[in-house]
Amino acid sequence: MHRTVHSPDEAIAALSDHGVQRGSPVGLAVHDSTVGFAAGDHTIAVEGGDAFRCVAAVERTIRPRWVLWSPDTAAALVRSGIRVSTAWDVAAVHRLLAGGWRNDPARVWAYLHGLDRRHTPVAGQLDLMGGDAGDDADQPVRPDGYLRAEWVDGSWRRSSTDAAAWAAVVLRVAALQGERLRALSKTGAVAGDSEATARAESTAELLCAELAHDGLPIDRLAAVELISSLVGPRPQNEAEAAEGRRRRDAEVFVHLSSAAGVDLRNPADVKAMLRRVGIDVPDTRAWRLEGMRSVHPVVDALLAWRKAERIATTFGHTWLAEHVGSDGRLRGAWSASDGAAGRMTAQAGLHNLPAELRDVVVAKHGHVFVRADLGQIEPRVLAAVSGDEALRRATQDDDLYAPVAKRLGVERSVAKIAVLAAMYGQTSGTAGQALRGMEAAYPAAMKFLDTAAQQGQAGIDIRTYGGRLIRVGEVADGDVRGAAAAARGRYARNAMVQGAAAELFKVWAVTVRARLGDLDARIVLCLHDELLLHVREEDATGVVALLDRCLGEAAHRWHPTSGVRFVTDTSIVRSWAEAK
DNA sequence: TGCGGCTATTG
DNA sequence: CACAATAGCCGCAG
Repeated sequence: MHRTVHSPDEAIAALSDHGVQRGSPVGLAVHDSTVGFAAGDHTIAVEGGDAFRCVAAVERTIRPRWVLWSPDTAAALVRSGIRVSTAWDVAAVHRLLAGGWRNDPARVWAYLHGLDRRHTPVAGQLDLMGGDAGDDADQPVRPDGYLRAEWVDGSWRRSSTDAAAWAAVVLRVAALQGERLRALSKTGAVAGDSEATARAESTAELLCAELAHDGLPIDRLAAVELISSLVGPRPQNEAEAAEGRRRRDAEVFVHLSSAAGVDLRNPADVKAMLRRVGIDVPDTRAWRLEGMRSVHPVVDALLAWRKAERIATTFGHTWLAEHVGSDGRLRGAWSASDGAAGRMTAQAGLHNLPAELRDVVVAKHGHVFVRADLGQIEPRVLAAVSGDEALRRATQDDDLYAPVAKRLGVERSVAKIAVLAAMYGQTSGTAGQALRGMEAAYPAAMKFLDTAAQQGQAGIDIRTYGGRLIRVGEVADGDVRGAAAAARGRYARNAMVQGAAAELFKVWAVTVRARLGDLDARIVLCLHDELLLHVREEDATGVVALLDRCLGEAAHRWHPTSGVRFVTDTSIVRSWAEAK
């Protein structure tokens, strides 16, 4: 059944007629300013006026779970000032189900229907089935079962009726994904609730759209001053930039009898230069040169040069101009589940800002930051996903490493190394002896890690607790023993912990997002185990308490029976640098 | 012009 | 320099 509505009230009435209530899936397709809905077997085209107002009204009165093709839709809504509570993002769910990062509609569709991707239609190509009776180009799905390329690339969709038809397709896709996820949990392929993971990951995409839009508050003037003090004022042209580089280089060259032919930006040159002053190193990384500062003054100068060069090239005036707006907000693109294990990633330096630059991350007038990080999240997550009883007991302590050290009969520092070595797959060095103690003390946790490593070595794909597929890649010539196999083993071993930790973190983040409600408070940074919120001063203590409550709620949603204790360290600060 | 190597930064 | 990420510059192949 298809209907056309002309106002928010009609849209709400139509959806209600079709039985849509809080949390019901509603397909949403947006193209430019046209909007279409799908619910059950019904499609609704929104005609006339501001179609986005209908989305806002439906969100306000019904609050469904919006089923989206991709975070682009969420970004379009946020740009229009609309923030929805919950979503099912089929692109994000596809990455969970199928692993990897590719998630375009054609691929998602082909995956769910068992279609050979090599035959995926291409826009503009002659359709071999084109002459067949019943092949109606107005339909998004072709008679041969593939999505029509013109619908995928958006060139076909122009009307709100088309948008509604496209919304119907995404709703169908979500239903198929739900079936796949339920099957995973039912057959035991996934220990956790993979559907719940899909919902949290989808909502994390909404959060990412908001993070990209809102940005991280920066004191722009302070940033200019700090950068200028490190690398000088912003060069106005290429000649000034070259002069700046020459000046910085000279600080190093002054320690050499001859600097001829030395390019400090070329590691091979630097290595040869160091050799000439009697320093022979396999590479010139800072940690290796650190102990050689006393051997020759050029080492000190070189390390200082590296620091300044890094600011000049990566976090200097250009970075500021490109990524910090005139409103004093650092903005970059966010991904809710990138990379191997599904961590959040961010561009524009949001995830690797040098510590010295945190001074300029400053709350706006009348606001403060509430910063919270999860303590020792990876070993605690390991305790949960492995079900290791002894390690679970250790999580009851504020400092997990204290009871581990006691049990192993070693110093705390050694215990920490042993636990990290187990999770990363390190076998050499200090860790060796303590690792054997781990086997005896925490057999279930060690078995869990070892199983993951073995599967990785054998080239078998694995799934995290929450259901994310970890693809370990092709195995060349049956290699299950060589260096590549060992690397796959470490990769798989760590992905099971890091990936599960990322899942818990995102449940926490979206729980906080939801519980903030109407408060004038925003999450402005997510950093693997850390949340930074920008809040009104008078709300700060309330938000501190809320973060802690949400961690309890999130831990329970993520793993209702783990019995593991998670801890958070929270502080109220004006500048990010004040924390930690 | 694209890619691997080296380097630096973060969790 | 164990696990993950982004990002810049260099040399080299095409």
